[in-house]
Amino acid sequence: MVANTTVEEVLAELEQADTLESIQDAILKLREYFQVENMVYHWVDSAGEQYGYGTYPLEWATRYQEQNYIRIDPVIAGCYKRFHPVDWKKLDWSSKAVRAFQAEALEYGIGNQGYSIPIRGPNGQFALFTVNHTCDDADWEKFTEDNRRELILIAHYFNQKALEFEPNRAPEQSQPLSPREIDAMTLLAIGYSRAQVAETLSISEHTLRVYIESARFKLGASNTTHAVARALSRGLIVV
Amino acid sequence: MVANTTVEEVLAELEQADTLESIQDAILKLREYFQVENMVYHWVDSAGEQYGYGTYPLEWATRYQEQNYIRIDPVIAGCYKRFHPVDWKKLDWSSKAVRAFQAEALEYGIGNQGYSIPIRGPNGQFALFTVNHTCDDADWEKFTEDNRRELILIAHYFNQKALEFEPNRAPEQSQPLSPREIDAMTLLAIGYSRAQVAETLSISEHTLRVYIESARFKLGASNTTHAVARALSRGLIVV
DNA sequence: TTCGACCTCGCTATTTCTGGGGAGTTAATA
DNA sequence: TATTAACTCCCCAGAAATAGCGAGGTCGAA
Repeated sequence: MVANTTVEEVLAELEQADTLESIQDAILKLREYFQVENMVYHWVDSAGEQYGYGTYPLEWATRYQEQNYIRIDPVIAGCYKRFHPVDWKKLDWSSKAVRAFQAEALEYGIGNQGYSIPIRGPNGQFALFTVNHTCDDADWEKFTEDNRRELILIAHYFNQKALEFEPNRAPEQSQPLSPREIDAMTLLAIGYSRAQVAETLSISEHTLRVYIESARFKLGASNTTHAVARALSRGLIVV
Repeated sequence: MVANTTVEEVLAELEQADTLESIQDAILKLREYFQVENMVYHWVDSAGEQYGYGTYPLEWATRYQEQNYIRIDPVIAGCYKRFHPVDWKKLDWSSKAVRAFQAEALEYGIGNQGYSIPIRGPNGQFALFTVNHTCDDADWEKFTEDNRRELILIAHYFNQKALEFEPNRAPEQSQPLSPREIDAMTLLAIGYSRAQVAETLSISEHTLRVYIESARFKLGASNTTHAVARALSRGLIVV
């Protein structure tokens, strides 16, 4: 046992912190506290930029980037589809490419066990907090059961920090859509054609077009598809 | 003080629960534990269906629905744009309609203080866990500071349950898109025209069209906009 | 090895969408 | 009260998307 440092203390510290290094710092302290091999915080901001902090070996991080492993990493894929913390064992490792990736990760010193907590924001932000270790299944299950709650909380705190540091948030904020614009975007997003939307909303197709256009301008979109995509990722409409 | 029931116990109970009533049940116990007037869990599933559980007076819930207050409720609006727990005081109550809404809510027995925790899922699911009380600002601040962590955890547990009960998840699962289809959908989602996408991917526009078509079929979409919207809300592409 | 899934390219005709205009009413806000 | 924002309607020409059909090569998995 280590730990004159408790989770509480680290979180309190993190809350006050005002530099990016503080995230890295907190990760190191928490890793020590939890006695795991790796602890990583990964964040995708609303502009699609990625940031990673944590204890993965530099060589692995480089390799990962070079090979664009984010495309095949089942942790990313799995967490993107999921809502809740997930044990790596429950992910889909069946394909050949994925197993090769897994083998390579092991070589680079990534543990055989992992637990990742996905959290997502209103503008497409996506964060992943991962703990990673080498041990057998039983020990790992005990570890995750015992610490799940703390890990969820830690993930939240990291996110709070990351959001503070996100540079391009204000510029991405767009004017809100008017009710009619929201109606139009929503119906388009569920597959209605212009004619159908106009009929559904009981307005002329000409009028509808005005809404689509103004929504497009508000969203800075270059066409209808783009506008709907933006409205969706900014949480202005829900489908 | 009440509480031979602790948060831990309620959460453990909730974890085992297998009926919707269990959510309501847990809310009542937690309200007692935290000694607040209202506690509400509100959930929007991936099909846009809404569910609410909690202790708001029935008259208020009815009134809220009848008036379609969800459209002006600043708690909804604010949490939709936010990432993190938010105190109601920090929301935008400036517009006239909103202040009228607020006054009415007070009349119906909704406390003057509130704290809401938004959480969102990969398919547009959105959940809100709210505690609500009548007291002065200082007391409320102390309450939220003291209990924030527990409240975040509780929100997570409610979500876990809610997701289990979500009916229309499996059918919405679609075949995965091929790499080229993902490329195409992604570029379309960021506003490229067909010609631009084809050029970016260095393929003919004819070929591109095949990808878009096959993606459309896989996604069960009736047009490109629909396909991109579905790909987005299913987390198959990221923008 | 065979099957399926993926990637690539081609054609034609029809329907739909986009990008410019303009104009009048109502409702809320400053 | 003046102004702003939202809602509604109209025209037109050119650009883009859709719905059919076809073909051939590669690569991984059963």
